[in-house]
Amino acid sequence: MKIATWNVNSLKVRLPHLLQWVQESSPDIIALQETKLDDARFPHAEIEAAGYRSVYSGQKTYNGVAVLARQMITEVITDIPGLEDPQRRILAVTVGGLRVVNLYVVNGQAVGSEKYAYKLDWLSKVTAFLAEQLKCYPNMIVLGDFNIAPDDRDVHDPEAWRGAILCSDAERAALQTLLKLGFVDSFRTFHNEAGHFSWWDYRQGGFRRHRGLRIDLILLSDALRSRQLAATIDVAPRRWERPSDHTPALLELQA
DNA sequence: ATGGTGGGTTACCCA
Repeated sequence: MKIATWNVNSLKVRLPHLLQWVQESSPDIIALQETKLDDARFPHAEIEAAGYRSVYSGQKTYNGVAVLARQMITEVITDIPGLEDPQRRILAVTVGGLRVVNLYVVNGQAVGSEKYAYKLDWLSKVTAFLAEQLKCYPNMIVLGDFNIAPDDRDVHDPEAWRGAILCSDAERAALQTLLKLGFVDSFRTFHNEAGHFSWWDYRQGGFRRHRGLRIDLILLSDALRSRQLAATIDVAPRRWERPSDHTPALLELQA
């Protein structure tokens, strides 16, 4: 069973990329972020034609998350209980006996900014929500664009990024608090070395110069750890014409 | 130190 996450940075622009990629990679479940589409404009027909059911929580211009799956999708949650938030950043679903929580974590703009405070608050509320979900659903996958590079191995130039947004101590501590609920960063089960990235800034030829971060993660609950078979990042779509600034991350689970 | 690019919309936007 293959599970993937991809921040497509506009599904309107990236629908051909998505269809191409699912045809080549045939994931069973794929979580999308930054669809930037109203639900009424979600291309469910094209996606269904490709063999996938879809659920989505979108908005115009910003944010927007979706989950596509070959199997039936049930028990959909689009909001964190107790958090009043128009920004469409979370989608929790059940597919094939797995609880799948798709996150588009707040970017935070700059350390110390209002958006940074919102990011840390949002993360603490998501963490509380996940703690509750784990009680009902031990087989859980939390994946998406975390907008946090977990440690220095996930950063092309750790010294240049030290303390900066996506890398600050408070963001990394918030991720560790979430992981301590009982999750593992699946990529690190298979790869220990530095230099694997999932996002490269469009500016200054970030991709060409290998200046990236690994901020797109697939976390597995402890109950699923023994089922991990492989975790990879597929860099190829970042080389395609008019790419997203993110590329897909994948996990293969024993069925 | 600045600004670079690419989504979106026409905004002292957001990444």
